Amino acid sequence: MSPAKKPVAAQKRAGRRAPVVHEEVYARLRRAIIDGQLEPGRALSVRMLAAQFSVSAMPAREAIRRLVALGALEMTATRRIMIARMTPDRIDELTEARTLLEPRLAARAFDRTEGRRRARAALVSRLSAIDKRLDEAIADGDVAAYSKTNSDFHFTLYEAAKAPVLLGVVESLWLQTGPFMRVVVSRLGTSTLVDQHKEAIDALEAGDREKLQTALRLDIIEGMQRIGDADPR
Amino acid sequence: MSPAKKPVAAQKRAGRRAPVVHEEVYARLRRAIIDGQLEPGRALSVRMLAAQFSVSAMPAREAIRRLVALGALEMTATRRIMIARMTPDRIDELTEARTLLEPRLAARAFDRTEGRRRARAALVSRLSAIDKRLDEAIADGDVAAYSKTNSDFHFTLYEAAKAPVLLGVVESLWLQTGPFMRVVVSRLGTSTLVDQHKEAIDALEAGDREKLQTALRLDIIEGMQRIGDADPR
DNA sequence: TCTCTGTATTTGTGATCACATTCTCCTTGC
DNA sequence: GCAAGGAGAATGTGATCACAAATACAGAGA
Repeated sequence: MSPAKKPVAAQKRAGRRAPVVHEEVYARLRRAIIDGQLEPGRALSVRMLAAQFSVSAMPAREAIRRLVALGALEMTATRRIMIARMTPDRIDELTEARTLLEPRLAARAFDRTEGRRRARAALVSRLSAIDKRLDEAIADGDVAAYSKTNSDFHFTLYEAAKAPVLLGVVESLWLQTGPFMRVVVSRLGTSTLVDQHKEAIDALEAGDREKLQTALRLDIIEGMQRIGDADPR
Repeated sequence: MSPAKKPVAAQKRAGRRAPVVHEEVYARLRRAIIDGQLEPGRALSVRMLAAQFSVSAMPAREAIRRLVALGALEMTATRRIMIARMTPDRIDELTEARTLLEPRLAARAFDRTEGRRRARAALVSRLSAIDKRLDEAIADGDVAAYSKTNSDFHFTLYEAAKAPVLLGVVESLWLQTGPFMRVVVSRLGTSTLVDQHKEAIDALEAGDREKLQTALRLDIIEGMQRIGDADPR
């Protein structure tokens, strides 16, 4: 009746779990989707994905299953798999969900560093560095770099909130918007992009919680509006 | 160059897709979790689930994979599967996400029936019928019936919003709270339950959008508080 | 040039086996 | 009594095959 006895073997490898193929496949595919490397409607298949990643069919199946569950991939009535397509209604729903949740995640990151000058400054510094890269990507007209760096900025902020449940939900929302951001940006070019992130960084530095949330809300609305205007299918 | 030519075979079976085993397994397991039939920490395994549902291992694997992706099931460091456990932080996050999203879903259901007297009345009528069953469950002290009827009430309202993306997110939140509601209710008994749904029905009937959202917010907060107070692991 | 049609290919799904790891439980030794 | 250890069972994962359904494609016919 010893309390909470852990198995010996499990203790040895505490924390570090053996690499699992299907998780690696999932991570790479997820990244590609969030960064907008796969355009909406693009067809996927178990065997093609397996071949592309040099793995067998099983890990590919599992990765696809997860992404379908999260709404990133879509299954047609005849069970074919594709990157989810957009509709005006979907834009509207994703905008609402994102504007409700993401500012709250930012506020939590704010609260967690409240009163801890060092931690707050470190976060600001990291965000500033990313934002600088973002400016460069815009200046260079590098669409791929822009998408990737943009998601880096947001998730660096959100991860600082240490709120895994909310983060998981927001991740699924990004998995659903990622493909369109890329299409829209590459269609309009980076020249039309306005960097809304400086406001957020300023607010965080100045200790203005409300302004931080507002900055994110505007950033999201502006981005989603671009999707709506460009009318990507 | 005929526009959007659909395959013939697919047209024949338009809408109705052949039953797939793993979806059936998923639906049943999902229902059991949302209704709180499986307590937190309860262990699951591919083979056990397969045997219980009289299917082979593959469909069980796929169903489990989906539910892990949605946060309903948890994988330990040694890759064992269980119903997700609760922590104070998780309660806090789930409360925040639910209070942000669910009232908005209710508001959307409200808006969709705005000006359509017939549709609004039909929704009120359906909700009232469910609420009546809820009262009976409380009076009878029937915990299982209470859990199931309660989720029926909420999702009947939410589905009327016709917002699949938001509904999907909220479903994943219910998949994460379901197991605890049941534990808490069965621990405290139904006698302590206050039915907050009448306010919501009244608001819907009276055309008071704000009151509808507030009623739901209170219902969620009250329910989640009960989980926090009971401190279920 | 377009439509139909039959064939070949591709697809998701289910089933089953192998394997390394982890868990369970009972024996052994003190 | 009780901790240590080892044998056996159970588990998630990966690999591979079979199969029905869906798709792609090429050729025939008008």
